[in-house]
Amino acid sequence: MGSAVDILLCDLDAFFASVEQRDHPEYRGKPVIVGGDPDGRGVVSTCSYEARTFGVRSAMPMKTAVRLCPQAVLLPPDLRRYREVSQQAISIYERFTPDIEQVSIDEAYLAVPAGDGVEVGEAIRRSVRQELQLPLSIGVSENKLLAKIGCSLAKPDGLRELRRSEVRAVLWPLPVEVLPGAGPKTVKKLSRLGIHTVGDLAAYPEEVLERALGSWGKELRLYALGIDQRTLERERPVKSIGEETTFAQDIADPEAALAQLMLLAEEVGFRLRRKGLRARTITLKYRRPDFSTFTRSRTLPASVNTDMAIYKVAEELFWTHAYPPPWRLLGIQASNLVEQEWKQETLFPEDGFGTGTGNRLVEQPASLTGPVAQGGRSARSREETLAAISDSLRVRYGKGVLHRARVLMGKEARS
DNA sequence: AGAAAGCGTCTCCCCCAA
DNA sequence: CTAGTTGGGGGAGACGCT
Repeated sequence: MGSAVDILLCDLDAFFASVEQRDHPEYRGKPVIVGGDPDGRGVVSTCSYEARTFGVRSAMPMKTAVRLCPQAVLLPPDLRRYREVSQQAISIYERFTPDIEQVSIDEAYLAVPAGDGVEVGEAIRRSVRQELQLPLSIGVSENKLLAKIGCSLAKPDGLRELRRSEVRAVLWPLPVEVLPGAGPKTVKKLSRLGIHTVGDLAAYPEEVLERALGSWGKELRLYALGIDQRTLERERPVKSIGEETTFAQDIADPEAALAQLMLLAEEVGFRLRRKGLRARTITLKYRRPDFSTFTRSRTLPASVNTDMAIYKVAEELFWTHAYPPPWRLLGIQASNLVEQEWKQETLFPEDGFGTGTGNRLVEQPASLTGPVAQGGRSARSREETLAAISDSLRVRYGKGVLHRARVLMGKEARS
């Protein structure tokens, strides 16, 4: 009956805030809040445990957080730095097992021989503490689900084993929202059925559950029983790349909206090209002042990766769907990704960016000498060649350079 | 009551084809 | 011939993370 492996979920505690406290000793012992603009509409990304005692939480408006904890140290996120540290943590995990699935910037599942979980977990925690000076929590179990919940029980800076045998005693008394996937909407639906704890859910008739939640209901009930068949997936190719912006004040001017879409398209296009990817689906996201949020997408017959091609689709979706003004947020997402045929060299020398989190895709740098030099199997459009040239300028001089003129863009929007 | 970012993935539902 | 099944693509929203 015993499973072949133990699963560990390793989660770096209050990750962004912990890195800041480590790198700036003067912040240690103080409430630290990493997040957006406290004078605007920024929210808390993460905060130190000192800040949490004041009631500060992730996703809370920065204004609220500052009111709750005026003495807090406020910091903007330094994602490059965090990615680098995240990679260092992964390198430590790799000394203990090759079976690693990174799921986010601070989280990874590991598989080790059955029975070794606790011992390996403690060793990993010691290494991370000594070498990175960071707190790490670990959950150990037979499957991902219980490892994940075990980890949340272990926090902060702890290790917790949560075996299937303990499901009844430990898991069932907890509220259903401890189950991953049970967010606000699902919790509300369950609550209407009289389901409040995991135990309630486990005892509930499957058919009724399925009617209320669809097949997701069945899956969730299996979770409540501690059953989870998901396996570790070491390769996790990127599935989408997106950018979005919330305006400091809502905007009502369509020209301003289109100007922003151009900027977003440039960012998304740049990131696609840097990874050697093209997208077949472009999604426009917009949010109204009342916070209602919509996405409208279009899938193209052929993949794209230039700023203008992305912009054109976004613009069309904007005119056909985003009205009326004003808008609080605009975003563009590229998905349905395919790898570029030509690849290689020089343009993006191993910059270490862009690999995002949990992304094991090998970088496929673009080049100015690609297909032609290699016999030109796949021709590159002039548009793409231009993109490559401007990307090289951008890599050299930073992302301030080379935005399309807004005046010109406005004209395009009209014609 | 009134505030509410910016990523990304997963799941559901619908439609279509075999 | 019809109805049901399966598997996919596309679209939208739910959810999870810091």
